Amino acid sequence: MKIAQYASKNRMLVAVDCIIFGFDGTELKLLLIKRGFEPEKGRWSLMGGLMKRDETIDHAASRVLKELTGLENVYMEQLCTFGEVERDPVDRTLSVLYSSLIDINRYTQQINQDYHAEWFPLKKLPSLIFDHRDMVTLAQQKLRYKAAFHPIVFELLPEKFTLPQLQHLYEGIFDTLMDKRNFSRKVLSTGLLVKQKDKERTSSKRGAFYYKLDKRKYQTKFNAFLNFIPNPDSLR
Amino acid sequence: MKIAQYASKNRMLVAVDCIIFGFDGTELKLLLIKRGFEPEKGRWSLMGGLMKRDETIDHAASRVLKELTGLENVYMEQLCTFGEVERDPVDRTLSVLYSSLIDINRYTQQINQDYHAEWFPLKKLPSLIFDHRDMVTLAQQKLRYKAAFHPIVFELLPEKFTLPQLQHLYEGIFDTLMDKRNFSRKVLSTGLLVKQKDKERTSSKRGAFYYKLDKRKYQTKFNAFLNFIPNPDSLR
DNA sequence: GATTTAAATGTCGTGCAGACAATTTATCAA
DNA sequence: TTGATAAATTGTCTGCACGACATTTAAATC
Repeated sequence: MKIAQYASKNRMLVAVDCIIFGFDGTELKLLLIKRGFEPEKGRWSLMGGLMKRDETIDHAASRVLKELTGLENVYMEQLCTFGEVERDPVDRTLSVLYSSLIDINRYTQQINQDYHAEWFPLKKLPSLIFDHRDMVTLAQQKLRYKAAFHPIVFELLPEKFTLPQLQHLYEGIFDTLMDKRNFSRKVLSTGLLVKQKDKERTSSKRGAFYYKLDKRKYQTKFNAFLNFIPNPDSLR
Repeated sequence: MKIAQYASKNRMLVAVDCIIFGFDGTELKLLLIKRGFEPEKGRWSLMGGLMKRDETIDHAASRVLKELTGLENVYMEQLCTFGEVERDPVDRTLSVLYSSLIDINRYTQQINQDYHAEWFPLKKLPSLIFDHRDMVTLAQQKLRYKAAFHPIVFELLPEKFTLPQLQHLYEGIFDTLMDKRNFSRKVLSTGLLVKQKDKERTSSKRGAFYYKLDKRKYQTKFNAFLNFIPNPDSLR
C-alpha cells in the first residue's frame, strides 16, 4: 500500500472542547451548553466544535468559544488531547481540551440571553455527553495544580475584589477552609495586590476593602510560587 | 453543505512524536533518529509516526516508540498537541507530543545496534526537522516543572545509584549547582531512598554508597512535594 | 446607644532552607 | 610504609515562613 493511501485511510476528525470556569463570589461554576443536534441532542455538553484544516488548534478553540458564547480574549490554555477509539460514537474524532477562566459577572447576562448556555455549580453538574465528565475532572485537577503555584485565580475575579472573596475562591478551588489571618498575610506578602480606598458593602456590615491586581507585577511574578497548597496530595 | 461533506473535508493526519530523555551519570541526553524518508530525509528528528484510526493516542505513542527503538514499558506522558497550519509541509498534520524518561545504560547498546538512533547531549543538539526544536524546549520546561515537585527523576536512573549521581541529575535538569550537604539532607529526609552496603568505585577514590528507591513509598508519595526548586522563575 | 455581624490585625513556637567547613575513606605515588 | 590526593560524608547556626490561635474594630440594624 502506498503512503498516500495509507495516510488518507487514517485521516481523522479533530474537535476542540472548552471548559469554562467562572466564580460568582461564593462558588466555582462551569458553563455548559445544551447540545442542539444529534447524537445526544438535548443533553448537556462542553463548548465544542470541529477544527478546520486551515486553522491552528488555538484558533479553533477561540473560534468555537466565540461562536457558542460570544466570549473573546479570555484566558485559555490547552490541557490535553483525548483519543479513545470509541469516544465519539459517530465518527473517529480526537478532542483537544482547552480550559478557560473568566469573570462570571462580566458576561453572564449576555451569555444567557444570546446563547443557550448555563452556569452550573461544580458540585452539582448534570450528566454530560461522551467523555466530557472525564474532561471536567482533569481540568479541575489542572486548575488546582496551577493555582497552587501561579496567581491565575485573578482571571476569575473582577477588576476590584475583596480579600474575603479571594479567600472564598481559593477555598472553592481546593475544597478546603483556610485561616483568615494566615491567608491575608500570605497573599499580601506577594506584593501583587493594591489596596483601594472604597469598600464592598453588600455582604457585611463593616464592609471589606477592595483590592486591585498589580498587573505589571502579575506579569513578571507569574512564575514565582505562592505555595497555596492546603493539601499537596490533592494535586496532580 | 452537508455535515458529512464538511467533516470529510476537514479530516487530518495525526502524528505522535516522542521525546526521550536519558541520563548517563553526568549529563542529560536526548535520543534522536535519522529520518529515513522524504521530505527532510537524512536530518535528525524525534521518534515520530502517524497514528492509526483504530488505536488510541497512547497506543500510537507506545507503538511508534517500540518500532523505532525497541523500547517498551517506559515512563511516558502526553505533553501537548502541536497544530500550526504549516508545521508539516507535505500534509496537514497535527502532532501529539509525548515525553519519556529512561535509564540510558539499560538500552543504549541495543538502540545503537538495531536502530539508527543516537544520544545527543541536551546542550549540543543538531538541527531538527519541522517544529521539533520547539517540542524539545517545551519538554525540557515540563520536565523541570515536574521534577521540582515529584520524584520522577528516578525514572532516569538505574536501580542502584549514588547520591552524587542523583545530585548531578538534578543539576543537569535545572542547569544549576547545588550544595552537597543541603542536597543530601533534603533528599534523605523524603524517606524514599534505601542505603545499600556496596559502593560505586569508578568515579572516585573513596567510593560512594549505592542507594535504591523504595518503590512502595515512591508510589504513595509521588504527589508529595520535594521542593527542589533552585530558581522558581525558571519553571513553566 | 446597645447589639450584631463580619473584617482586620498580632504573637508565638516550630521546622525547614540556605550558607558554610572540617573530617573521613580509599587510592595512588613516592 | 608513608604521604599526598580526591571525593564522599557529616554538622551547626541563622533566619524566615508557616501554622495555630483570639481580640479588637468598623459599620449597620434595631
